[in-house]
Amino acid sequence: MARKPGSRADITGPRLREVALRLFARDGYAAVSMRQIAAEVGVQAGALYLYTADKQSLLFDLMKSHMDAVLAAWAESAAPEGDAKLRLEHFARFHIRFHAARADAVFIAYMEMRNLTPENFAVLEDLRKRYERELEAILQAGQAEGTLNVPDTKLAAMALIAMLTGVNTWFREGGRLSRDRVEDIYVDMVLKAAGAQAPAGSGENISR
Amino acid sequence: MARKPGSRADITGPRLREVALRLFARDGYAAVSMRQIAAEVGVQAGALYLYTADKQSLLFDLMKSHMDAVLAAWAESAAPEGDAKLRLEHFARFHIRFHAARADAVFIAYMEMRNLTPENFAVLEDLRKRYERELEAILQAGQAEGTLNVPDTKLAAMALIAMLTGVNTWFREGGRLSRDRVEDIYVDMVLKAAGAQAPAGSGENISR
DNA sequence: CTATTGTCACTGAACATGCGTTCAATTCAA
DNA sequence: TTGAATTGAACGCATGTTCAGTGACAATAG
Repeated sequence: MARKPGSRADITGPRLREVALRLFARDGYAAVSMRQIAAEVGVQAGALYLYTADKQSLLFDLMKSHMDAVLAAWAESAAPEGDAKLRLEHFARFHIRFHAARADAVFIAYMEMRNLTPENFAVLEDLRKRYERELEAILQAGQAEGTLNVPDTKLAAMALIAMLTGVNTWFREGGRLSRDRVEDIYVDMVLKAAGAQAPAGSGENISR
Repeated sequence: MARKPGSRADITGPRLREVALRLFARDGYAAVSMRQIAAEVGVQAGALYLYTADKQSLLFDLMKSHMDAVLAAWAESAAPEGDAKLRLEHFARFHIRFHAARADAVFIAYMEMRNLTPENFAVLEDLRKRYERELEAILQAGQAEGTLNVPDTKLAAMALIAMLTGVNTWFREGGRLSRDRVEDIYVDMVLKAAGAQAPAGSGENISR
């Protein structure tokens, strides 16, 4: 046998990426073999090398695509007119929603950094920092305005992102809390942690 | 050659665990071979099997020892008399200090869960949840007292721990901020996120 | 203080298996 | 009929683990 019936490059290519994303997220880059990926794609291992230079590039492409998508989506998301507190809420909601919709990619982006070559690592770290700086800029503006109060904007940015990204480690659709409810609670905690004054009328508790 | 001069079981055993902890943390469980570990211990790979049944047990033992140590240290740490807000601060400081002192073990405990067999996974998840419940109990008490204000104690416990543990991903001794300063800032954010009223006299900012 | 013994700690080779990757051959789609 | 998509075998190497063999040490005997 050689070429298979129904084989098409514009199908196998994307499928490779889908499968690799899912398997890397589930079992980890090092624990997934090219033969496993090929089996799920429905192809022999050799055929994968028509679509990726090697395993490392496959990982890097997945991670870079994800980070590019995050930054692009953030840039396109309509930043609300208003004070930094409003923009912080916008950021928190954006972050939770975007990341909830791509749990696998997020997981890989956080877990597999150490499996990148130094060059690839540097590229992705730069993108990650760029995203962090978006949040930091909001915190700085809030500090200047007086609508937020954080002792150290750099540190707070990392702390808040760690908290927000943590949602992904436990949230599963259909659990005790709805996705919207979880989002509201996290937003509430983020705003409080950043020293925002309680919004008018929200009182001491948020309810739904 | 056979037995080496100066060889002693009470030295090689602990060394194996030290080396494995460091290498697993640096490169990941799957990426570290028994031969690599053996080389750093200063021994041939076969000798490791005098000290561990297999690679999986080695990982599990390291992770379980860590979680046992966390829970034991927390149980022994003198819980302060006082309201939940005070106890939350105590928890936050305990967590940051204990985890900062064992960065490698913490990293492994978070990253390598998926490399455990289902049975070992269950054991460790149980220990992790036990620790989470310690924090949750404080939050519940605070909610009842009125000294804290969290919309959902279970969720808040996970969120706060994610934030606190995030310190380990970036903090390095000798950086821009001292360990104590970082601790203070995180404690400030944790208390705020949990809806604690500002401590008398602390005003809007913490300074040092 | 020396000789002898037994066990302890370790070596080094071997085993079967799996890995990432390459490539000539082959078959299907256009 | 041509070129694209894929196979399947092969490469060299690394993996976790086992085990017979052996040198080094501790305890004992003389």
